[in-house]
Amino acid sequence: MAVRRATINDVASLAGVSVATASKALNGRQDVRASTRQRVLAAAEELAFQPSPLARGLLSGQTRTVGLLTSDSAGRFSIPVLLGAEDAFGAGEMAVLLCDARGDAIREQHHLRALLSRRVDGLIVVGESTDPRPSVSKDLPVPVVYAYGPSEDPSDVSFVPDDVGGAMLAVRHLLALGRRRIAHVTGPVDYKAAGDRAEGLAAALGEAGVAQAGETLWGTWSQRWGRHAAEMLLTAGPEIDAVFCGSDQIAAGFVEAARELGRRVPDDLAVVGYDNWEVLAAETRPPLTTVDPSLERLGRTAAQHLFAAIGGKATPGVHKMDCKLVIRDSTARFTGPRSA
Amino acid sequence: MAVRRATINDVASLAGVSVATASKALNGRQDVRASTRQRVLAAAEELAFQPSPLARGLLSGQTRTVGLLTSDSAGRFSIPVLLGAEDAFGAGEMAVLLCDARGDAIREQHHLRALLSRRVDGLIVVGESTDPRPSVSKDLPVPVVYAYGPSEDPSDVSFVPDDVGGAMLAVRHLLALGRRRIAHVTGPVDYKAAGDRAEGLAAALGEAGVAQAGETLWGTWSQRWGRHAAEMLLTAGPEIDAVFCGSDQIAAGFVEAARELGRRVPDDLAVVGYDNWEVLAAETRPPLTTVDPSLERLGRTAAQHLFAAIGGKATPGVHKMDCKLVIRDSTARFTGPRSA
DNA sequence: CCCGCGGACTAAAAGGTTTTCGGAAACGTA
DNA sequence: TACGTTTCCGAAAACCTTTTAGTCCGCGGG
Repeated sequence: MAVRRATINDVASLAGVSVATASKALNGRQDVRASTRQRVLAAAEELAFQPSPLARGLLSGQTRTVGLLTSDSAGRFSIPVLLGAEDAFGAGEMAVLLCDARGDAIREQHHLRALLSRRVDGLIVVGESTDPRPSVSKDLPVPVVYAYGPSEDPSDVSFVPDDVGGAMLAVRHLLALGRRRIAHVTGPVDYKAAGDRAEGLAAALGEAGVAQAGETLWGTWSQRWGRHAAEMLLTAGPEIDAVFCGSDQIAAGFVEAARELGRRVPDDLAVVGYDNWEVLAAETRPPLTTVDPSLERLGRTAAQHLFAAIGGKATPGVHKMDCKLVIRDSTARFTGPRSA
Repeated sequence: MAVRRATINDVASLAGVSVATASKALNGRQDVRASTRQRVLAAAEELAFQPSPLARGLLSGQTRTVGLLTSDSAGRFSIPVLLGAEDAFGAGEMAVLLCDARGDAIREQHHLRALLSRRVDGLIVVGESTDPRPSVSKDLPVPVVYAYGPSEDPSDVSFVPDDVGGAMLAVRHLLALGRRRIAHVTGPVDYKAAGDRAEGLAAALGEAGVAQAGETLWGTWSQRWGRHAAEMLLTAGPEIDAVFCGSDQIAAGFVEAARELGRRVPDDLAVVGYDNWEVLAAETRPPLTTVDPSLERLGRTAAQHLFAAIGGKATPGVHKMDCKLVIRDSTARFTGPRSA
């Protein structure tokens, strides 16, 4: 292990030039004769020279590092965002310092301070839900972008999935398949995500002049609630030929219970989920058609904008990102009641 | 945003001392009069002084940063390990640079180089399975520990869950509940995790003098396979009163299919899973008894050992970490065939 | 009175890189 | 020869902190 690392001094003396010239040659600047540049490059190669980011950062005042602050311990949302950010930064040689506050405001403050004392160039804050969260950016010396969960302060930069639009995608799909009696089972009424998706449903139904089948059923984001809702809806509820679920967990529970109650999915009943959580959506019987909030793209975009903000050009406000519909086997054209 | 940050120079001149004295006062060293120290501390407070980690690192040659290199895009294993590492480092003011290679060796090399050029003090490599993976540590200037997936090179430091022991825990639990006809459904035969768990099963059965019910059924780590295996086993297979599944995914599929086939879990049939993947294990009907590989603890331990290795004291070899059994409702005392 | 000593403090160096500015050489022009 | 212009290279400063090697002063002992 660990022989001393080569410095630009070693490179310079091996090439027989000054460090200034070596630096210029390595950084591709003018004022260096081609032959000299060759010698320096060869020397650097031989010594496996890599410039120290500390010395470099000391000068420029930049660490080429951003902090990613999350509260989503399961990584459900922060991992895709991280991947997207890595994509965006990878080329630019940025690195991501990941901190998980585990939903604890104290811990978040602690991590925030630690990141700042490390002189990160910027910060990405990933929320655990799409509900606006307190801004963290007041008087911070670095730019911040919020991903998934927006900041309460509209002068911050936030990127959130367009849940209204995503829901419209799902419902238009159901309508296009000939479904007309569409129910809605979703999460807690005080979640913005649930509200937005219900709003999208209403909008899509409205533009087609179709009425929703029954009231929206608000519950929890769990499989358990999906099953429970299915039992209520399919035994005593309104006649339905499709259900739009507020999450894949709910949808997974719903299709399972629907099967047990003898409904054929998708023939008798089409089901759409939300989130495209692969482990769930692809493993149900049948696999779920669902709305994909494109979190990786969201992360990529957030990172690009953070990058721009570090460069000085911020674009404040809440940016809504398109979702996309992933069609699997839980939806199909309606063939009429009791067909086959 | 961003007024210029205070340096130790500003603090020193505000306090009316030299930078050397200021440094000593701030770092709690001797040779500073108490009254002087007070003045310096007050000045630092007033200017919100925070020492630059770059300048400090330049001197000490340490960045107080470790890299966490993973290939597990879903974060299933790396997230708990990350959390544990954060725990272990949090006190010591280390930070974690997270890189995801997405199973691509080229990308892994790229990230490795990037991390090294950033002068991380150490590296944690998280595997995507418990199968040994090629060592990355040859001629690296920093210590490396492997977590979850061990290195092929026994002179490296690796921390892996004790799958044999974990399986024994599960099977002893079934035996203690009075189950005697225990089947085993697990993942691909070429996965070390599957092999180890089967070995643990055999060991636990052996020590009780009980024979396994039927052959081990090797398949994939999917719910689909769990369902399929349940159908085979429960319609045409040997008489069984318990099944030990190689993963929670398999177990989830198994209990679902078992229910549909009219078996009562846990009364007629006890089911144990593996991994304690909460989203799955806690949401099945009934919730799964399962083996928890304590990944967070594993991450914490790995981080502690990395810390020690950075300090100079390495403890090479593969370290097996105990698992623990999480008992939920899918197992209960056997009440005899067709009771109730 | 001188010496030595210990306490409190400071000047300066070190760490690695980039950048600015000045200098030297080479060449062309008057 | 004197002078201006390029072209290429090097010396040194700057970034910020810690550490080393002093310096200065007062005081007690000889």
